[in-house]
Amino acid sequence: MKFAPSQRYARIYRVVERIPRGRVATYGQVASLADLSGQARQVGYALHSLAGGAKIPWQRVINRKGEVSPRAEPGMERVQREFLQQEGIVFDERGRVDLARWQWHPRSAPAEPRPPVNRLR
DNA sequence: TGCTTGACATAAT
DNA sequence: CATTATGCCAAGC
Repeated sequence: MKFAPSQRYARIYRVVERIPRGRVATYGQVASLADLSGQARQVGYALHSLAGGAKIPWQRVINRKGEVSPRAEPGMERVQREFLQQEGIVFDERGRVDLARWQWHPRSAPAEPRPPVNRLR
C-alpha cells in the first residue's frame, strides 16, 4: 500500500505512540504496523524529524540487532539508553537489548515471526 | 532537476 | 560474526 508523504509520517507516529512503556519495537516492525513494510528507513527518518518537542516515545524504537542506532550526535545515543533503562529495560554488556524479551508484540498485529519468549528476569 | 545521504532491513558473500 | 549490495523514499544541496 502506498500513501501520500504527508500521511506516511502520521501513520508512523500513530504506531510509535502505541508502544507501551518498558517495551521496544524495531524500525522494520513499526514500518510493517504502519502498513509501510519494507520502508524501515523512513521510520528512522520520520523520528529524526521529531527529535525534540514531540510527545512521541521515539526512544522505544531501536534497530533489529537490539541496539540503539548510532546518530549524528553521539550524546543522543546515550540519552536514549538512559530513557529505556528508566523504563526498566535491561542492556547487556555489549549495549544490546534482548529483543526476545523486550520487544513489543501488539495483539492486533498481523502475524510476525518471532523467537520464543523467555520470560525469565 | 538530479545526485547523495541517512535513527534501517535483508540476503548474499 | 563483518562486509557488501540493494530496496526504500524524504531532505538537502
